[in-house]
Amino acid sequence: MSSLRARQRQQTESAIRQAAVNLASEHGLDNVTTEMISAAAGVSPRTFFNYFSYKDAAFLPPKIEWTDVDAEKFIRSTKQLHCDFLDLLKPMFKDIGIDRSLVKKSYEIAINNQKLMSLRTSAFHEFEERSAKLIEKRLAYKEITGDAHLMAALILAAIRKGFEAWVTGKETSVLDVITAKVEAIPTLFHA
Amino acid sequence: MSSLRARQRQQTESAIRQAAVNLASEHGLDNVTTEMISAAAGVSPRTFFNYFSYKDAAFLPPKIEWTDVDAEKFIRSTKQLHCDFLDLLKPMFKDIGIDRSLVKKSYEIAINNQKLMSLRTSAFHEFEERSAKLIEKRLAYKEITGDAHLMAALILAAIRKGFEAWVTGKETSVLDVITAKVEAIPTLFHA
DNA sequence: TATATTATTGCACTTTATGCAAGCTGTGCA
DNA sequence: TGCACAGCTTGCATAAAGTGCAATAATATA
Repeated sequence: MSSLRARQRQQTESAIRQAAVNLASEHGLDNVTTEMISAAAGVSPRTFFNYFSYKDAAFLPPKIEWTDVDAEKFIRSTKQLHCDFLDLLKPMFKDIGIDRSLVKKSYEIAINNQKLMSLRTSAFHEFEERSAKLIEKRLAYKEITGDAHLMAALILAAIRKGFEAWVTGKETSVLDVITAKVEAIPTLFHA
Repeated sequence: MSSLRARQRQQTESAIRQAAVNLASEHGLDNVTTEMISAAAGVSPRTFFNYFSYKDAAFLPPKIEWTDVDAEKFIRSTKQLHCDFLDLLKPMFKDIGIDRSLVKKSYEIAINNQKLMSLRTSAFHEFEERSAKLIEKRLAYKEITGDAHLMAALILAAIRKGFEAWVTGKETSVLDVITAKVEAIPTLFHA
């Protein structure tokens, strides 16, 4: 039940994002000003900062979250930890597929910009912390002891690498590439 | 054989760093301007930007590097990969010990600032990429196939977690904490 | 329709960041 | 020693980023 107001807000935000990414993709991030972006999105320069607290924020992928229901399912599920975690992610990565060209463009922009790339990395990092807390809950529920934070760090590192491989490669399914990386973790340090 | 000029440069850089971290530690990052930092460090505002290309850079730990000699040693060494990698890091982490209070302060500042934390994370990320290349060389030298980038991502993730644990905890030796985390990797996903 | 809430905008102002030219200071060499 | 060069610092001008405030417009609620 999204109100008109909520829909308009989302639309404005999305318009700014698209304008930002498309302009930067064409002219380079440093040659694009917030004024240009605002103009292209059809809003005032002031409004830009009502939506994004700093310029670079308009170039980052929107925050993704799992639902409470899926989180509960993850906590109770009995497959291997990393397999269950992948199941949890599935619905999220479906959304990425929708605007895939924008995702790739925004990644390309970040590659050429140290600061922007660091913000992306940090978004992953924040996601990692949320994941760690969720894994902690799962371990507590199952009454298992383990380093939840380290597990989250490793799984998310593999996911990040998977995403990078997908975005720079030709594979069509993000989830397939990510799954392969995550499932490789247990095998890597045996030999 | 560092020239007077080089020493002066290093001293100025260090003075700016210290001024920046101490001011931000006291007043909060957002209430400190580049002008205040420059004044406290005894240089002109313009000079600040001769040393750091953007404000936040003054709050990041200086870049660390391994020597070519140590890199070669790592490539040829025959212990387990992550053990040899830890040996490679040893000399670098000795330097951190010197100015430990500054390291902690700068971490505290970053905790309260999303953007700054992301820049730190990204420094790790860049280090990860350099590490991946080095691991690639090692694998090539030993004629082993393996996902060097994923290995680097995992080891660096463990190192990052170790550093965080050290900085927020009471343990005295960074390297000990880090070593424990890295050595835990192979054991984590067996069960 | 009347009233409350939220979004957009313009304006003034601070801070960050860059380019350039002038002047100063170590460095290397005759 | 003293001269010439390279590199460092600085001030000034200027662009762009980002904030606070108050007026206005659009939506929600009664």
